[in-house]
Amino acid sequence: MTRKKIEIKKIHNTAARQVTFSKRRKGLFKKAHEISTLCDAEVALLVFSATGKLFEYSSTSTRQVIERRGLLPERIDKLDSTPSFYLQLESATRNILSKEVAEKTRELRQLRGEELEGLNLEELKHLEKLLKTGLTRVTETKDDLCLKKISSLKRKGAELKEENQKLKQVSVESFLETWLFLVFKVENLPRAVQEIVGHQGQPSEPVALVHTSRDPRPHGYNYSSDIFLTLGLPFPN
Amino acid sequence: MTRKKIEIKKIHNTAARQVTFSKRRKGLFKKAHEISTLCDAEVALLVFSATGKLFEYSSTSTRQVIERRGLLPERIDKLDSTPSFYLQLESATRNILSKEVAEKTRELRQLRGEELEGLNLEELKHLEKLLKTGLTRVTETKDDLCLKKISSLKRKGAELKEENQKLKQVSVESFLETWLFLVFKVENLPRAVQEIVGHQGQPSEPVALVHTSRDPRPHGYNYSSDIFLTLGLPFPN
DNA sequence: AACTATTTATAAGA
DNA sequence: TTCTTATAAATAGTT
Repeated sequence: MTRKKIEIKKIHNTAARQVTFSKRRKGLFKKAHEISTLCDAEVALLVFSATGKLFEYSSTSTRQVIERRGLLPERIDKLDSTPSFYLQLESATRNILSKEVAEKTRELRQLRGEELEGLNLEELKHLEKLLKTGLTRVTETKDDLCLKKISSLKRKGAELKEENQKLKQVSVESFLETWLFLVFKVENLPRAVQEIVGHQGQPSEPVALVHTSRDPRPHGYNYSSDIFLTLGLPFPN
Repeated sequence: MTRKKIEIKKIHNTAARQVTFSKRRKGLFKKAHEISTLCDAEVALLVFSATGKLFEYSSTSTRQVIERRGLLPERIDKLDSTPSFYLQLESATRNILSKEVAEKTRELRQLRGEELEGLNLEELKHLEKLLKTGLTRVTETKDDLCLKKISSLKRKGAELKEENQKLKQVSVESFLETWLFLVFKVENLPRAVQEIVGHQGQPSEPVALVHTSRDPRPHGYNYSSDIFLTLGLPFPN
């Protein structure tokens, strides 16, 4: 908002971003304080920098919080401690966590190859080794996954193909079997069925000799002695 | 801050205070949003008006974190009890921080090539790329530092060598100068010194004729006419 | 809600 | 980080 109008979007230059962050944070805190004073408002403002550091403003002083808390002791009773102890605990926890975040953020940035200025040769070597190890593992895992995917896809393809074949076969066979069960001796059927079939004289000769596992008759069985239904459709193959 | 400069203290006129609150709240939220966007910061801003109404701003991720934790609804329920507001705030802060620590820890482990099981191919590729970039940068920085150190050491070595030479030269010269000041005429000394010197008879001939800038006698000066201390040590060179 | 004279905030440059 | 400074943005008082 000055030498030049800027667009409100992430500043990519790290140094410039930090400078802006620092300036604007100051301005924001000032405004927060002003509105709380001018308008008698309570304000709590938490700002985490991109590096994970916490900055906070709160219009009410710690002392005031303690005092007010004395008026509403509901939660403090459970803690079996003084309010200030509780506050200190909160604050300590927060500080520890905050430091942890900052530390981890720094580590992450260094692993990404940023913020390396302060490191000595030993530290850089260590970092390099970590990265190499990590890279090897990640690459291995990735390649494994890749290969697994490929072979899994191949297998699936093969299975599908096979299944397709089977399905084709099965449909032919079941078609045949369905019909081949109609190859029977009339004398084995109950009379009622014989009437339905309506036997009249000798059957015609079979157009083909077809065997399936469900056709118990041996190869070379004399079909001409059976009552025989000839199939109207040509057999595949 | 316009028609007139105002003092930052509570505005007593209620209507004016409310107008100002409204205007400044808008401004404050805008600034909060801007810093979060420009600087990639997480911002949580809670404002209670004097009448106890809550207005809040959260940069997206913080809002998500709070909402995920179910903290937001709870907080809204208890808005009129101010101390609870602070407790909630503390607790929200802690939760945000713990969440962040957990997240960053996971990222770090993955960069080290651990805990990769859940990742899909895309994520692994991304990780690999990050690591490669990081590795390149770290290696570059390390090699730069290495080269710098080598040349710096070389330079220092050369400087030391040169200094050594100079020191050798200087020590020889100062040695000579120190001793050459003992070349003197007894007649120029006070009697007491003459007694200390304990002059007895003629001095031996000088073993060498040595001139320094501090020996004012011309080359070819007849040392045999001086009282002369011969040096027991051989001259270098 | 709008207007606008001023103050304030701040981007860019040292 | 801090200072400077030109300019953009915020806003106090007014309508």
